[in-house]
Amino acid sequence: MSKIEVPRKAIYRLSLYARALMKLRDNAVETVSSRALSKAAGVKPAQLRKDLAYFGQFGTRGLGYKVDGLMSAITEVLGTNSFQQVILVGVGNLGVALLRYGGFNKEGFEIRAAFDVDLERPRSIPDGVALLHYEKMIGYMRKHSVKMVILAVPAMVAQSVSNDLVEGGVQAILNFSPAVLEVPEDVVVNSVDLALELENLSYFVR
Amino acid sequence: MSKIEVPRKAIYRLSLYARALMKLRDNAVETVSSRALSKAAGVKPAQLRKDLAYFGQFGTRGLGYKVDGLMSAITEVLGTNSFQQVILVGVGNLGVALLRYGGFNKEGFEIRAAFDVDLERPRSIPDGVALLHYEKMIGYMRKHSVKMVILAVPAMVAQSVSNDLVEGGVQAILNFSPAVLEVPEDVVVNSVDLALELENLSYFVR
DNA sequence: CTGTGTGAAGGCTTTCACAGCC
DNA sequence: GGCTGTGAAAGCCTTCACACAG
Repeated sequence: MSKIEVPRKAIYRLSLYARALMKLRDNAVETVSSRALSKAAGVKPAQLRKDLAYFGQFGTRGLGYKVDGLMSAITEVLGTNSFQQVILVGVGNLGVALLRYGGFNKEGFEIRAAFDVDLERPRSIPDGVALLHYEKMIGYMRKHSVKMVILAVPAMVAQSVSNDLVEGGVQAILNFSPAVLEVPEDVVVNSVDLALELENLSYFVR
Repeated sequence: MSKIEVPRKAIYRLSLYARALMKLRDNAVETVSSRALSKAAGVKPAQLRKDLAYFGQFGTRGLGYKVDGLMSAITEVLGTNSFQQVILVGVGNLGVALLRYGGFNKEGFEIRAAFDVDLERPRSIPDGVALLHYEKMIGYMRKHSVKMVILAVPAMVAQSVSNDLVEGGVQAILNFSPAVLEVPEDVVVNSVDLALELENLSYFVR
C-alpha cells in the first residue's frame, strides 16, 4: 500500500484521465476503451493501462472501462472526492493573479485565506478570500488543519516561509517561487516556475 | 549539432543553472565548482557536468567553472542572450494575471501585444501592452516575426486557436489551457496546468 | 591533489506483445 | 473477436567512478 512505489508521473497523468472522463460523462458516454481514453489524454494506450494497474483493476476485458466507475475510482485515489482547504501565501502580483484565476476552486479546492506581511498595499482580491497578516498564518493553519499551501512569495524569503509552513503542519506545497526549497521528506513540493517554462521554450526557437 | 539528442530535462535545468550563476555573479563570485553550483540548483554534481557536456567543455579541471563564462555560454545556448518577442492570446482572468505578473519580462522576453475576441470587457492590463482583436493576430505574428506565444484561452477553443498560431508561424507555445494540443512536430508545446498541479499534490496529503 | 569530462552501470518509465477473460 | 492486465524488453535518464588535466 506504500504510495512511494507509484511513479509520480503516473499520478500526474491520473488527473489527465479524470479530466477526459469528465468530458465523456458530460457527453453521456458510458463506456470507453483504453485506446479512446488515452488518446483524449494525449498518452499511449499501454501507458494508461499500466498507470491504472498501480491501483487496481478497473476495466472489463473485451469491453473497456465504465466511465462513471473509473471516474470515481480515480478521484478517490487522488483524494479529490472531498474538499480540501488550501491557503495562499504571498499576495503580490502573482499571488493576486492566482487568486483571481479561480481555476483552483473548481476542482475540489477552496482558498478561504491569503497571507502577506503587508496588508496596506491596495489589491483587488475575490470576495470570500480573507486577507490576513503573515503572523497569523501558523495559528490559522493549525486551527483549520491546512495541509496544502500555494506559495507565491519572493525567492529571497521562500525558504524561511517554507520553514514556517512546516511548523504549521503543511504536507504539500505548490511553489511558484523561483527557489529550491529544503523541506522534511514527508512534505511534498511541486514547483512551477513560469519564467523558466518560457526560457526553456526559447531554446527551440531558431 | 542536432538538438533532438539533448534530453529536454537537461535544457530545463540549464535555466536553473543560469539563475544560480546570476546570484553568484551578484555576489562577485568568480569561480564555482560543479558541487557548489549543483547544490544551488538542487541537483547532483554529476548531473550538472553531464548536462553541460551536451554543449561543450566549459570548465577547467582542478578549478571549476568561471561564473561569467559559463553564464554567457548558457544564455547563448538557451537563446536568451537576445530579446524575444512574445504575444499572449486569451485575455481572461488567467491571461490578465499573467500579463500583470511581469515575471516574463525580466528574463529577456517582451510582451507587447495581447489578443482576445472580446475587447469590450473591462480589464486592467499593464501599460506597454496593446490589447488587440483576435482577427489581427495572424497578421501581427507575421509582421513582427512572433515565434513564441503564451496561450491562455478556454480549453474548448484551444485547438482551433493553436491552428491559427501555426498559420501565423509559431514555433513554441506556452500553453496554460487544460487541453492536449495537436501541432506539427516542428512546433514545441510546453503545458502548464495549474489546477492539475494542485490536484496532483492532493494525492500526497493524508 | 583538486575537480572536470565521460564511458559504463544502474535505475526508472515507457512500450511491446501476448495470455487471459468477456 | 475485442480489449484489458501484465511480464518482459527497450529506451531513457541518472549516477557512479575513474582517467585525465591543471
